[in-house]
Amino acid sequence: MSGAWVNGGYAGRGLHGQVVNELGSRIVAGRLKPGESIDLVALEAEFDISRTVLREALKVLAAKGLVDARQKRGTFVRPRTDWQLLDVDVLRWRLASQSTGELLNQLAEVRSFVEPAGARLAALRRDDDDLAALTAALDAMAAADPASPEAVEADLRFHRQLLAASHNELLVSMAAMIEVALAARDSLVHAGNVVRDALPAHRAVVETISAGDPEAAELAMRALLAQAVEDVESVR
Amino acid sequence: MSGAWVNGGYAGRGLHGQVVNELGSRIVAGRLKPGESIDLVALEAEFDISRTVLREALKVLAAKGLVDARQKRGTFVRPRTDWQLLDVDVLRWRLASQSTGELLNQLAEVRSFVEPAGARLAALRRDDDDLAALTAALDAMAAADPASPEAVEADLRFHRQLLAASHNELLVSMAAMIEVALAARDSLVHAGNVVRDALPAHRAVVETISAGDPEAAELAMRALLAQAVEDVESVR
DNA sequence: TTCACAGATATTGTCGTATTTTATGTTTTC
DNA sequence: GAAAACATAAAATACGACAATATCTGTGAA
Repeated sequence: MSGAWVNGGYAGRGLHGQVVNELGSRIVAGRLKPGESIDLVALEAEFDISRTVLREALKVLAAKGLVDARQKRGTFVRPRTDWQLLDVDVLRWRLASQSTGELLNQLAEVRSFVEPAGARLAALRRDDDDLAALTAALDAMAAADPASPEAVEADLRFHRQLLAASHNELLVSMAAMIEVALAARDSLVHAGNVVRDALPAHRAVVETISAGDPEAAELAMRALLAQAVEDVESVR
Repeated sequence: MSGAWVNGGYAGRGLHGQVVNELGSRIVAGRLKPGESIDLVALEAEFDISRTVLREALKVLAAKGLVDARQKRGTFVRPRTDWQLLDVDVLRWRLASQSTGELLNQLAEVRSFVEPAGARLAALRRDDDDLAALTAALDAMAAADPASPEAVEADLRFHRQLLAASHNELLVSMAAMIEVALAARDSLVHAGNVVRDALPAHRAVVETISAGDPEAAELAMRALLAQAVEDVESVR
């Protein structure tokens, strides 16, 4: 195990990264509860690491709002409302550990208004590079075997490029979040045939964006998402 | 200067927090460019700190996607696309340093679809506590002198409570982002009289949410945001 | 009994050094 | 001559000891 993450998030390498990963998962999974104090000495012994390594790991978690250290009082898990839930790593830890269903619902809800808005803006602002990237992703989806990892990767790239075409950096950042959601959904459903069915809907989105019609683009994206929801439910 | 942040984000205390703040600002402001290598020894000398403190500060920045350290190669500023732009601290650094106008536009754009969606969901899911909190914030807005910090604080609380009423944790997390935007906008405009005018619009939102009408709530929120945009433009 | 002050103590914060890792240049062999 | 194995060195990474400090506790006087 290299310790480096797959995608986007914190590239915690080596020993240090593993500790961040483990502690982040524990907190997010509720194994360490908010308000609870963290026993540094015990963790030092458990992982067989030095104080410095543990401290650096906790600094990373503090940067994501998960913990807070106060001199003399100790190090504590912060209340859930302070967690940076939009952070890619926090999201991944949550998906990996617990009540995944509820979280996927919330992610789907966020997608339901972020991606249509992205499509609308993309229709207004896309340039030639954006269109080229979108059609390339579409072609890759069509060419690949629907069950292959290449098809999934192309799907992810499509959604990323769509938000990139909005030329709003904050929306682009949300793409990372959405990709995590899509990846989790795909690994849950494992039904490659969905991709095949989704192709026309994707193509429609590109066409409306290419035409520069924001209303149509928004509707096309809504239709795509609605279809995706149907597909997931039919699998269940 | 205590070094602790105002609101939500990374509570970096003491020496360490100042270094995080300073380096984060430099990167985000373009003083340290993506791809550029960071000279740890020079920074150690500049801030007169030990290797450990600098390392911990860089770990925090790595957690936010701003830098990456590879053994033997060095520590580098990561490409802008890897930055976690939704992170509250990154946002604050960006607002404090550079092309604030462009960023505020992007934030307004995000608000334009996030808050209406939040209002819609709030109308469907709000409970008695949510309504009480919303009306309390409303009353506080009405009672306070429009130019006072209390009025601004009540306004922020209103928008936070609104997204909280959506009962979607990811949306609640976006509240932190929106609050930063609102605070920056207010400090830019400094026009308290806007708040007085905005009261009826806020009240309308609460009423539609209280009535449990998602369509009306979404429209009322759109109207509120449109009015806010007008007000800002009229000040210019 | 209550309040205030001062010292003890436990815990985080900081430092300088040793170790590990790994990209790069060098040599050796086929 | 090319490729692969190997040595080198530069940089991040890990370590243990020491310093700083906020909180708690105990004592004294009002």
